[in-house]
Amino acid sequence: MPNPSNRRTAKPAAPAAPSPAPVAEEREPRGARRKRETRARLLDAALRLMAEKGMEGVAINEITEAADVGFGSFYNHFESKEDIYSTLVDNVFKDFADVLDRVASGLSDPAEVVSVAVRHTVMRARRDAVWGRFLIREGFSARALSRGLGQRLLRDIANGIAAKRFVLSDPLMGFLSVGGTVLSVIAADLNFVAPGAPASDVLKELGFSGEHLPERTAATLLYTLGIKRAEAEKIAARPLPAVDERTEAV
Amino acid sequence: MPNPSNRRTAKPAAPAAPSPAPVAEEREPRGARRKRETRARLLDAALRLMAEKGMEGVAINEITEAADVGFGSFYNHFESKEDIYSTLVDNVFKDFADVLDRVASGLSDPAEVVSVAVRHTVMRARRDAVWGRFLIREGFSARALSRGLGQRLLRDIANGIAAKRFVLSDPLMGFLSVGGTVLSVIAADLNFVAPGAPASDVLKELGFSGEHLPERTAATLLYTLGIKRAEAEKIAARPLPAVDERTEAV
DNA sequence: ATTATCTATAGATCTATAGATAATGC
DNA sequence: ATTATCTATAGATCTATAGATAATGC
Repeated sequence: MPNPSNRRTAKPAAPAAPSPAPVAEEREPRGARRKRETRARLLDAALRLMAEKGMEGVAINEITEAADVGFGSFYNHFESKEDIYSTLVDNVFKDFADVLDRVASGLSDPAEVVSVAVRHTVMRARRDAVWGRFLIREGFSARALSRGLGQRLLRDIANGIAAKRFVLSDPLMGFLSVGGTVLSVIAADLNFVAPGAPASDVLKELGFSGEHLPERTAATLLYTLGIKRAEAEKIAARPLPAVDERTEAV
Repeated sequence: MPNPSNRRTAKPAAPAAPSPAPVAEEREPRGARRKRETRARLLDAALRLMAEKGMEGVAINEITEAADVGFGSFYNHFESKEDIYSTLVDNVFKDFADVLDRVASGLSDPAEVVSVAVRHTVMRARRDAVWGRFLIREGFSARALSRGLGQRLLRDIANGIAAKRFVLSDPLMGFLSVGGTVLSVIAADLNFVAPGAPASDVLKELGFSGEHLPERTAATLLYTLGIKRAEAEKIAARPLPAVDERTEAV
């Protein structure tokens, strides 16, 4: 009964799905939007649940319930639990690698590129514990090491070596040390340091503080990569380039 | 009907379960031995399965089948899957921490203590991939970080700092870097380097070799702890003290 | 007689599918 | 008419327990 001429007054703008190229003028296939949203809700719920309990520890039923979606709808979007999990792995790491690429795009010093990437990663994990837990869970998988974030890190380190900025006899160890240390810092942060963490005082009673972890991590790793201590700390303390927060979703 | 005077010829001595001190002369409470063996077979099977697929990914049925034990017997030994898993976590890390303590007992240089511990850990993971996978799976848990291996590592690093052997403004970062790097080296070794690993050539085509990883890891980490590069490499190359392999079981 | 094992099974949980319902697009 | 959602359910799988069997110890 309401005004039938007033159908969709204007273009609904960018679909903003994974698709990064929303052809400016045109609107979305109309009803497919609902499908996309349902899918996004499923992915979001799955990330929350699986970051905490692992793929096997979560029932499809739990996911659809958390996403407030009918059970059978799951199979409109994913073939199985493995399928949604592997989609998550791909999306989450790819998205963040893109964020890092964007953040580092204006930087010319390879040491600063690594420093900024490390700091952003640690910061992101603290800001978003679900993301952090997921990163810890998958960070050592062959998939994560060889693609996405791993590949990016390898490239950044190779750049620094080529530019003679990193002085390093063993590039493989540099790569593994940076990757592993970032993960262990995030794990420690989530488990011990962050407010409400289970064992929040084990480390504190040893006089260990969790302040400035992103910068301390960056400084330590730059030193490992062959930069002098004083300079490493200076680089790690530089102001962060402005971030385009656009891509925070799954 | 047999000889009633011969009741328990002597004190039943140590049960010899986890207990490492089997008082030479005396024998075990007799039938309880079977129980202990069944339990050990269950733990062994669970470790193999859960290292690969995680706690949630394994059915109790699979465990008893792999252990060649009747299904119901599981509940004679463990209350639940969580129970056997947490027993595994405790045993595995505690046992290895004890091995490391034994190996390091003759060493006076704190740097060599860390070097030997790191090398043994990486070596053990390669020799026993099941163990390595389990370590990766649990290495970042609050439990592993705060007890067992984590605690040991923390102590070793604190010793080195107290002895002014490690020159290090940020002990927490030293600790996290050593722990995380060891885990990432093991993950890389299992996933890429070890023969038959899935993506065995990703790194090799970059000219990365997996030779001498234990020593390279130790050298890298000693450098991170503030020892000069040349000396770090020398310490990492020292011959390993003889090992008492006695405690290899779960 | 006691103790540890085994087999069998009830009940709960989970996956995958079938078929009904509601909304969209022409 | 088409498409995406929902509800309902069959069949598989899994856990925990009950009760039978076999071995040990007195």
